[in-house]
Amino acid sequence: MADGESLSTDTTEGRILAAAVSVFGARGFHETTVSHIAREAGVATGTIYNYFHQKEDLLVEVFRRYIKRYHLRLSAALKGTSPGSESLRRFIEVHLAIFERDRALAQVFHVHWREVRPEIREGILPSLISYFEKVEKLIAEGQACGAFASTLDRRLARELVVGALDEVVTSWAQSSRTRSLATAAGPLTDMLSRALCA
Amino acid sequence: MADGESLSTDTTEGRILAAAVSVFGARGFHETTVSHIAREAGVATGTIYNYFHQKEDLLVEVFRRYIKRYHLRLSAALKGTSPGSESLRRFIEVHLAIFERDRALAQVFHVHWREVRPEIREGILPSLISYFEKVEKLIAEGQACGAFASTLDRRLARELVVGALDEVVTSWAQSSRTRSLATAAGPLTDMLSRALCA
Amino acid sequence: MADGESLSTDTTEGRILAAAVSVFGARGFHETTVSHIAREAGVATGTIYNYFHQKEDLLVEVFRRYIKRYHLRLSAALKGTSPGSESLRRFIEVHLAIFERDRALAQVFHVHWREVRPEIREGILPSLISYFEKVEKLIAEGQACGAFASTLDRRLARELVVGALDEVVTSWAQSSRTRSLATAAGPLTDMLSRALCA
Amino acid sequence: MADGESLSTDTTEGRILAAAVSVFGARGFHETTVSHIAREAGVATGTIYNYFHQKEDLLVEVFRRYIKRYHLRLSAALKGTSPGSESLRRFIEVHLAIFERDRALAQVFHVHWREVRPEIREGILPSLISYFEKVEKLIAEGQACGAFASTLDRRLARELVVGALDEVVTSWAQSSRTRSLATAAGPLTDMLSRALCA
DNA sequence: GATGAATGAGCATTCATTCAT
DNA sequence: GATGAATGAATGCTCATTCAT
Repeated sequence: MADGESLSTDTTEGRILAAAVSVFGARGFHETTVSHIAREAGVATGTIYNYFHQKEDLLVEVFRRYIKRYHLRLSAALKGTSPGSESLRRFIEVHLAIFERDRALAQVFHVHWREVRPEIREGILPSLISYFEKVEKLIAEGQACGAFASTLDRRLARELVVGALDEVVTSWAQSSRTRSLATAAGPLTDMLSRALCA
Repeated sequence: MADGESLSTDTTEGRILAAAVSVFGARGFHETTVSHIAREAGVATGTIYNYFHQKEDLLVEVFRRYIKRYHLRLSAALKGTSPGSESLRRFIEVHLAIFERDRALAQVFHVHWREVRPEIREGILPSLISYFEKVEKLIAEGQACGAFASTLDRRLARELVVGALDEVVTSWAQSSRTRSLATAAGPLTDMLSRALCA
Repeated sequence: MADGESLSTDTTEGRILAAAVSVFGARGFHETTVSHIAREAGVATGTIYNYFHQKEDLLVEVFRRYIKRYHLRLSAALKGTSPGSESLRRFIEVHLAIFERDRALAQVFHVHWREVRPEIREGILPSLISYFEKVEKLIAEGQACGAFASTLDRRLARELVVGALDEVVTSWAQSSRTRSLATAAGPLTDMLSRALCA
Repeated sequence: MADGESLSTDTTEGRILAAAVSVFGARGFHETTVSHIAREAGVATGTIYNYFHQKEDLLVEVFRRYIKRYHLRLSAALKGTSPGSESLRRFIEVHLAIFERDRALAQVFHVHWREVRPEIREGILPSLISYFEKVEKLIAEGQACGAFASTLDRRLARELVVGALDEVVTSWAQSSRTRSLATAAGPLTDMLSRALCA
């Protein structure tokens, strides 16, 4: 990525965002102070405000940028897979792989974003919706090729898939991580496939 | 119930807890002040501290008491149902019915309890675990009678069911509720049944 | 005064307002911190916020209450004086006497209120206008009885009187006060009388 | 003027000072940030510190330079006028004309300079005193030629004149300026002349 | 038990000032 | 000289908690 919104830690802004993920993930939004993030990023407190208007914007921006990367990775991974169970499997594998690699990010995405006030959550909504739409599209494509039941309520089916992933990742992230997330991909895919199949 | 932990609003304590559910549900844990709850309960701020040591205990206690009632209702509803899909259906119906009747409670149970600090979450854990165990027991019984696949990882299967319910209820609670939760029970049961079946 | 807005220092609110006058007067609005006022009032910082929404409200409220007392004193003093120079003399004497007795108050009224932001100044405006109207009324009555020139622009005449008092008091308050304010009353009245006379 | 202290906007320093007048005048000293001035002057924030040691020095320097120009203009205008009312009239006309032409400057001179801390005000004092002395000299000359009452307390008389001008200009500057300042010159002179005359 | 005024630690945020480039 | 990113001290304000009545 060569755009100005890269996630690199070469820039001060990038370092701040990386620190935000790390600290928000470890302590939660409300238990994190701006100074915590500054210290983690190796900058002064005031520096944060040269880049972000308020504390809550840090979370919104983290969400926005990382979800963009999430979509890029997913799109790449899904390229060429056949609709239905194969795509679903790939999707679940990649989702779990991404968050297994970054537990703090997992916490931010699955848990801590819920802590911010509704007004601010507005800023997160578009990212969230794009995620939901990706899942619904995957389901719709499965239906179109006859792999998934055409009678499924797509919204509900999406809630099933999203909810299951959410719980699996959250549960893993808050545990002592002795088990691996990746190993859950197979069984989870099997269950969800059956749930969605005709 | 004749025990000292009833949920009645006849007692000051009961009124405080009911107010806590209502306000936590509407505003979230961190956006709620103890004074908010006191006002809603019709008592002075200080009175709350005659019953609860700290703000977080309110949430813990809400969780504890309502989950107890939740178990009572579930046990009653599941009595006499045959293991497997029928029990699952009944379980989902009751779960959705309970939270459809009390949206604030739904928010507290599915969203806002995650806001409290880990130390405090300890107090919630037993209730949460009892809920998880109920679901796992339901799955185990289904397996025992051959209704559900015996190869299922019970923990993962539980995460699937719990996650799905979570997402469905959360999604409903945060929307404008034009749709009814109860109508989701059928389709959701169908999907989860298929997911779990042999 | 038996109203709930007395200036007594028996109440916490009264003590805070008295402290506000004292500290604002001595240091100016921007050089005063809320903690300064709290310390002077002998209360905790947070206590101030049980009575006033924001720092600026302290200044507004000081202005409002003391101007009320100012009007009461003036009205009493002007009762029975004949319009024109006699009223003017009395007015000037009382004005100077009031502020000579309380130098901090003098600074707040003549100088420091100008420091607050325009939005907040709105709250002061009614008090200020009531003061201006009192002066204009005094001039109008003098004109009515032929003591003051009927050709005077009342607004300009008011600005003359108000500006002169302002400068005299400000100058005194910021000096080392070796001279007395009261002694200025006579000569100042003489000049202003001539200025206004037919 | 060929000296290094010109008010021209050809130099960076001149542009900064012009910007300072403009922004201080519009927003007041405390509501103005150094960055505001930098933006208005079209320079970087740091550049300001190549010319001025601290923010407050900007105000002091503005005062110093503009008062110098004020004196030059006044001296020119008063040249050849006869002492007493004629000089007074000329003085008032020029004063009002200068500030009517530059409302921001009016605000700085009549209002906002009071906002700076006493230590810093020291730097303004000499300029202020030179202004006071000009007024007192005008009064003294009027007395010397018998135009003004020799019994006048010159300090008090100066406070009268200065205070009146202050109030008139301030009032105009903070209003919506529908009226013209210049038209006040005549009536104001008349009143002040009477006030000072024998 | 009930009250609510008082407390003060804690935190987000601002902004004058510095300094490496 | 010019730049503007970085700094961090300073402060208004919140709110969980206490306690005298």
